[in-house]
Amino acid sequence: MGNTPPVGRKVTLSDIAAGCDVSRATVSLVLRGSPLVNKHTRARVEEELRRQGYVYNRAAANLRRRTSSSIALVLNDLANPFFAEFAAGVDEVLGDTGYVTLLGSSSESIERELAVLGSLMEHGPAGIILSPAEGGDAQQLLSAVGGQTPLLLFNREVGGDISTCDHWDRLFLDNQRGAWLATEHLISQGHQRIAFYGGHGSSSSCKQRRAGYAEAMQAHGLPVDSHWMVECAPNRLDAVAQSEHLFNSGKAPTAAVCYNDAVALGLMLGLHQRGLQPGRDFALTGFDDIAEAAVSAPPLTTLAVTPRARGRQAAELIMLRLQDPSAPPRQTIVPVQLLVRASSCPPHA
Amino acid sequence: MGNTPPVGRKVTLSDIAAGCDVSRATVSLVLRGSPLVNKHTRARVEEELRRQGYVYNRAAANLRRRTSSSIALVLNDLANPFFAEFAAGVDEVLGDTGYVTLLGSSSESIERELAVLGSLMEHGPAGIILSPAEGGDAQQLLSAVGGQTPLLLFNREVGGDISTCDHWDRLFLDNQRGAWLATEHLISQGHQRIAFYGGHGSSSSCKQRRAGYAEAMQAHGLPVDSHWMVECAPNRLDAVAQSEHLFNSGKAPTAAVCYNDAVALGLMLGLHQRGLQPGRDFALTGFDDIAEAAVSAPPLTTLAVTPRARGRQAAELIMLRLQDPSAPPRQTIVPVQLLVRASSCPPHA
DNA sequence: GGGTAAATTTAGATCGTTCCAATAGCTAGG
DNA sequence: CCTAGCTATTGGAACGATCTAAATTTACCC
Repeated sequence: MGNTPPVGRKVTLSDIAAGCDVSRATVSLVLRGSPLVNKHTRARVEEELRRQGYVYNRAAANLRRRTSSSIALVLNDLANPFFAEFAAGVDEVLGDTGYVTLLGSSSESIERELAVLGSLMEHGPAGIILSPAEGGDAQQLLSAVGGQTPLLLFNREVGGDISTCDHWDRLFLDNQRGAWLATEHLISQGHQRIAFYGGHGSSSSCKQRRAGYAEAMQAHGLPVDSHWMVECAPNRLDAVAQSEHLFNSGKAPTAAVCYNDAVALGLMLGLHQRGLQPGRDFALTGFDDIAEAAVSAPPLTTLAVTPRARGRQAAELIMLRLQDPSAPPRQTIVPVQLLVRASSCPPHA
Repeated sequence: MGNTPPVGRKVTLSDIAAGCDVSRATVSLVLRGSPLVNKHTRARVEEELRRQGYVYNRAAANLRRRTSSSIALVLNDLANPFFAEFAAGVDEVLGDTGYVTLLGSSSESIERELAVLGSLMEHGPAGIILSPAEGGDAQQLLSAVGGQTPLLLFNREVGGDISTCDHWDRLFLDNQRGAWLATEHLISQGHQRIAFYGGHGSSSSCKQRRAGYAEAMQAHGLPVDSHWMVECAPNRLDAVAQSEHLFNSGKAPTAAVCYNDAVALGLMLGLHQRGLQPGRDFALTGFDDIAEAAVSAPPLTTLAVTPRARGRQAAELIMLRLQDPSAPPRQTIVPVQLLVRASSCPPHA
């Protein structure tokens, strides 16, 4: 009874239509739950859909309707737990909204970022969530994504002439206040010689964190030795390698505000190598509250940024933008929360 | 000179064709680098492409050619660094091959997994890489993905009647040998009362790791107390909570092979709470070698599974499958490597 | 210049869906 | 009986690319 599904080819609307003797248009209406179709017809069609194992071809529908059902998510470092959590949050919300996530990872390489964006653009995403690689250029990015597709910039400002990208939405962490909180905390613990350790001075987030640090130091009339501003790549490995620079000058610091948790954990190792015990002989703070922060030795005082919630927020922001493409661009700065743990001890007597 | 790009609509082949007075077919040939077109024509067309800012519509091309340029990647826990690294590896290779990654995260929920798969299938991926949620059912999965799309099962076997899914490729870790290595190592350190801690007994990876553990114990004639097989969810939190069960029976173990690193780190906390110092009073091993393992206190002996390399491998396997859809299904079991660190101390005297 | 082969180009159908305008069937009102 | 106004249904043209087969131009040789 009934004819059989096609072989080696996907089942289409036409197959269903032929299978129950109605037009393609009617089947299409059924699929979209239109109230126009008769109850009995609907039942027959739905039965046939099931019988032939039909799967909707959203690409074809999108083509015809000139719509899109995907969002591109391009991250500078997916392997970083912070961004992994972020991605999970994004995907959670997008999935609920019926969108699908086109993933791209740039591994902090600008060429790759542009290549990935180019490739994703060919799939016509409705919007883009981008955490840019360091050192990217606004012009280049703009020409890669075009002026049509709404973009949400996450986590970092881009380099170059920003004025051409001022229609983009932005979602940033309150880096400055975060670093300020950490510095204030160390000062209230009694520290006076406090370093700012790690990060690349050229990146926007590093600049902001340094500004918060400087603000707190200045407010308390504490001097900042130039040797206390140490740069290193934002990962554990380089943080270990560069840690000696903290102690090269005459007046060694007794505490450090670190660029992020990875750097702080690296610095802990470096301290151990010098025979210093972090959390007793030296105080430090991180930034991000990655999972390891709570279980390191000692547990790391840090700033919680709840990346999964940020991911959800990013997805919601881009949804809002899709609903109202002409609304003025919005910049969101989310507060961060200081978590005090054992690593930020008072100065060693 | 030249007409202007269209407004509010994307530039299409026809726009280019009209712009330099050739047919759509010719422009299409230029785009695909066909040697058929004349040098001068090609130059003119390419100039026009640039001038109008054309972006290729891959969805339309895929529709016509009945091809696909995406791979679905569905993970049971994207926030887990292990899977994040894996995803980064997958995306690396797929990006290089011209495919785009459709991301889906099931958060270990079976309903969500099925929903996500359903939604992704509508976008017609060329293949699927799936790390299934625990407790899923082969039949249900099969009906969600259909029989057409090649699927690579990663990390876990699915539940239910597997015989219907024996055309799927598989990529698993050598869980059994990994746990065996860890157990052998602890035994060689002098331990005799060794527990197996964490994981859900029903999951395939847990079964395999337990088997490796049991094998080693048996080979050395060591008894396994039933109190030493403790279940807990594979995360830090539950691992802390359940750790007391290790010490409820008369003969407490002196060491534990843990289901994975998260569980091992949780157990460390639990030990501390009982006044035991891991790496001195109690030895333990993990599984995965997540980033924290190297910096925990003490550093964790564990089994390296190099998730990024696994991701690359998974992507390569699915590419092979696409090249030869009728090749016999292949099951790959990758070896794991024991990393000895300070947590696996000899028994405390 | 004619003829043939090679090099370029192209019209038109097609992929699987949705939209539009048109059509049919039906009831009710005059 | 005719018309108006519903309710359901439908054919055919899109969407933006590719493919096929055929048409056109160019090149070459005698």
